[in-house]
Amino acid sequence: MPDPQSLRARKQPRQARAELTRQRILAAAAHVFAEHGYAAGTTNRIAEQARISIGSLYQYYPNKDAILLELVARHLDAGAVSLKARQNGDQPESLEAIMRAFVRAVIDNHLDDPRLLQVMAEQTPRAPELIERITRSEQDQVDFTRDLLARHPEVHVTDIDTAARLVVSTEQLVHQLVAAPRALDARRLEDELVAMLTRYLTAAPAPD
Amino acid sequence: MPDPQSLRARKQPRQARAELTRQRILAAAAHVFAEHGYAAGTTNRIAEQARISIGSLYQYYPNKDAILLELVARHLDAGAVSLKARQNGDQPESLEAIMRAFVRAVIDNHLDDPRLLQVMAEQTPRAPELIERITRSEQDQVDFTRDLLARHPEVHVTDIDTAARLVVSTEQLVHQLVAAPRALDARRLEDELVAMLTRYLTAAPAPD
DNA sequence: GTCTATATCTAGATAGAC
DNA sequence: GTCTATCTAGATATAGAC
Repeated sequence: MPDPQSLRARKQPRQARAELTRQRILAAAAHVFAEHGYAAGTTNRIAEQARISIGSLYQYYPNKDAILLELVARHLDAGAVSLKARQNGDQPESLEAIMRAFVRAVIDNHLDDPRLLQVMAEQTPRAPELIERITRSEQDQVDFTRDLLARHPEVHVTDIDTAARLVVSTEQLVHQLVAAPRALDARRLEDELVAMLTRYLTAAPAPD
Repeated sequence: MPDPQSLRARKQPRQARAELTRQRILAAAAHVFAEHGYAAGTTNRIAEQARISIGSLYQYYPNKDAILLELVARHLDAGAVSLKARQNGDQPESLEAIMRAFVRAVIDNHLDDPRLLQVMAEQTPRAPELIERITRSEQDQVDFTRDLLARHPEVHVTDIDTAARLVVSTEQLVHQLVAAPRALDARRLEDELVAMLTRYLTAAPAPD
């Protein structure tokens, strides 16, 4: 009759090792997708990069898209965390400060690995699961931003719903401009984006 | 000895027919790519949609990417034409009018077939030829915009180069927001975008 | 649990009849 | 010039030894 303690002891290391392998696969996939793009980012290459066999890879992920989905989910989660971090500070901040925090968070989240982000955003076939995940994340951001704009005293804009979507979609700009062949300087991009958003949102309403 | 007239007469119809077939293929490809995406937009499907055989298709285009490249080139040309059209009016216009013309041209160029545009921009593997073509077109626009901003008396912006790139990259926003599952109303998008750009570019410089 | 070897599948592209 | 039939390549995914 086996000692339960030893069972637990043996199980822990196994799961820890497995988790480590998953991380290795994800890291390898991130590298391979960034380097070769989606189509040429084959499972064989990923396995090779992770220094495991193709057979082992399929022990951890059922298929190629599952790997990519997890990479996307990670990115979205990272973005959501930045969002939530801002949600805490309830003291009244200037709109410019809020926009700067937003823009900076987005830029930081992209500077990490622009090429991977580009592949994820631009070359990945839109599987329903993926669309669902992205849409939900985006809707969260739009809702949050809409509320923020609605409440903030400095905001003067005619169409607040459209404005919220515009602000959120700024992420696309960052995305494109950071991953560009001759990428913009991150600091300049931040300053100009903040200026654009702030002036847009706070412009005095036209007199009639 | 054959009559030159008849030769010319026979050649003309042949070329006209061939040109027509090329158009059929392009139209079919546009439809198929928009419907199925890049990867699932197979040459077989394109041929089927064009009501010709796969063998015939390869008489007109050497490979799948050549077809796509031509579709992209068409889109870029359409954009360039709008740009040039604006270039003619030399009389001083308000910046808002200029921005509105720009935004409207971009939106129009996207409303045509948003889903095809989305596929072209987001799912197409970046072949070197394609990158070259796109980069050149974009650089043209940035240069043109930079000059325009530099000359226009209403413009007050700290970093004019970054501003020009920001303005041009607005196209990405349109692209995304028009092709979105729940697309924004084109008119509202236009108004808000114009407001954003105009306020950004014309804001009074901060006093120091 | 990891590997090698391989089956399967499908797309792009071509050959050759007509 | 158009077609059908087919080849080739390569990627995903699996089988089965160890």
